[in-house]
Amino acid sequence: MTAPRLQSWTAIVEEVTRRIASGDWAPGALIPNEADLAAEFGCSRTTVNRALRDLADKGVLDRRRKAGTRVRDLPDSRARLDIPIVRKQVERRGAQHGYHLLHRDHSAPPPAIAAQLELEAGQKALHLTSLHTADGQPFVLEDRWISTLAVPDALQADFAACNANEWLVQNVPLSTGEIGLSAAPAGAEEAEVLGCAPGTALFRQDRLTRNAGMPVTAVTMLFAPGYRMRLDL
Amino acid sequence: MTAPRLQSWTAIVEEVTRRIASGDWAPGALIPNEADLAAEFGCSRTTVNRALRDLADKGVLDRRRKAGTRVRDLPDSRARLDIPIVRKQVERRGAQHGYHLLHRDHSAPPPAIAAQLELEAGQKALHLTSLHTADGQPFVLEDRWISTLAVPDALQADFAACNANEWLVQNVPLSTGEIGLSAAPAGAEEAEVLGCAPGTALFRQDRLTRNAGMPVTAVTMLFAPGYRMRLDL
DNA sequence: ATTCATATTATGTGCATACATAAATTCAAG
DNA sequence: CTTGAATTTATGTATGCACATAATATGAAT
Repeated sequence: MTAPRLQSWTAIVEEVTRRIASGDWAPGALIPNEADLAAEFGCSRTTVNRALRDLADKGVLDRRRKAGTRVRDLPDSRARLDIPIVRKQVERRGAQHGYHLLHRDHSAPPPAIAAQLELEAGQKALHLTSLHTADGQPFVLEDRWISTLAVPDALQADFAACNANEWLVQNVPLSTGEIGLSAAPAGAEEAEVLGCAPGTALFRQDRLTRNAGMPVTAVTMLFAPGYRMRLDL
Repeated sequence: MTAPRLQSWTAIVEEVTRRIASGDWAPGALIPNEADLAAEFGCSRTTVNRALRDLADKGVLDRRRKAGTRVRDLPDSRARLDIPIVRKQVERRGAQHGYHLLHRDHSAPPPAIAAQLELEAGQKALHLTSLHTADGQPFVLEDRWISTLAVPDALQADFAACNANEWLVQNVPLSTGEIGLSAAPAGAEEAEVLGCAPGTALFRQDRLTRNAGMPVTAVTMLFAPGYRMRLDL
């Protein structure tokens, strides 16, 4: 029996995946090197390389020069999390997105925020509080501080008309940052705005965004009760 | 002035990123095609392709055959979420991991779970409730149903000694699935086990795992108060 | 036995080339 | 004007080759 030729990198991904799933290649085991696999599959090493690189990206394989490629032992569950702008999230649910600026000032943020934005004591930042709605119902409450050092233009922007979420994505492209996901009880004011009882368990998302290493904005988003973030493994 | 030659795909990623960040290439705009960029950078199209593919993976660019490559307009924030097994999560915090099986039975799950596991009415599944601790403190409460259709071996496994989380990762390699993240109030029993007041806002993770399309296990994990899932953009 | 330089090896990357494929565009037929 | 077939074009992928690089393995010198 001659093995069927596998000459597309996706076919190789599938075959390797199959061998691992079937236990043929056990967790932790070393697999043949690229040259040997290329010979076995009847394709070039480039193609094998592409496939194995893809599986390493997915966290299925561990690769090290000279040491070779092995099946990961206790692979993490790895998922890609795409967080669209709020408007898209609402529209994806088939609802009409609404936006209301609740509060705007230019003041010194609390110490924790100042530290995140790397501001000197007493230095001011732009503070925006706003509510996004889905078909008129509260969807998420956004409490945002924007560093006017990083984005001086923000002081001129009309955030009553254009929400900060989208303004920043368009005006400060390609930012990096950190996200924290947690659960928090609704405070009195938050409960009022979101239309729930104080103390209700809310899904909370904290985000610090940087552009070229410089902190741009720190946001806390409190989602209305029932919100669920869904993702595929 | 001659442009410096960029002959590594990472250098090209950086240059393209710079051009977008600087506004040189605006969101939504079409960028030059691969052949032209290759000529400009003094490298082969293969190298440009590799770089642009990488940026498309990251969600920075949109590429379509014939239509060309454009800068994404309202790019989602994209993060890679790695969820290690619970033991690793605890150990990463520098704490000692503990595991206690609280409950085990083989019974018919509630309808919602039965539907997820694609079980016929009345069909039984393995039900495990367990607590993971960090330095003796409650860390996460796990409520898990395992489909014995998909994993008959699970009935023989000793889940008092080996936690189901790791047993499954090792015995059912390469599974896919869906995760839901939400906030939930602690119920009476849950509060008792986790050592918090009933109604406390808890971070909740629901997971359905499949292997080769077949539902394997459905878990709900309730994290002790203060848990925060952190991820990088 | 220990240390350090050297050889070996598997992956990482780049190039030139060729052909495949999706999709926009063009253009002819009705 | 509409429909649909043919053309064009930008990306997608495969190949053979070459060299770079990291890390292990080897072996000589102390």
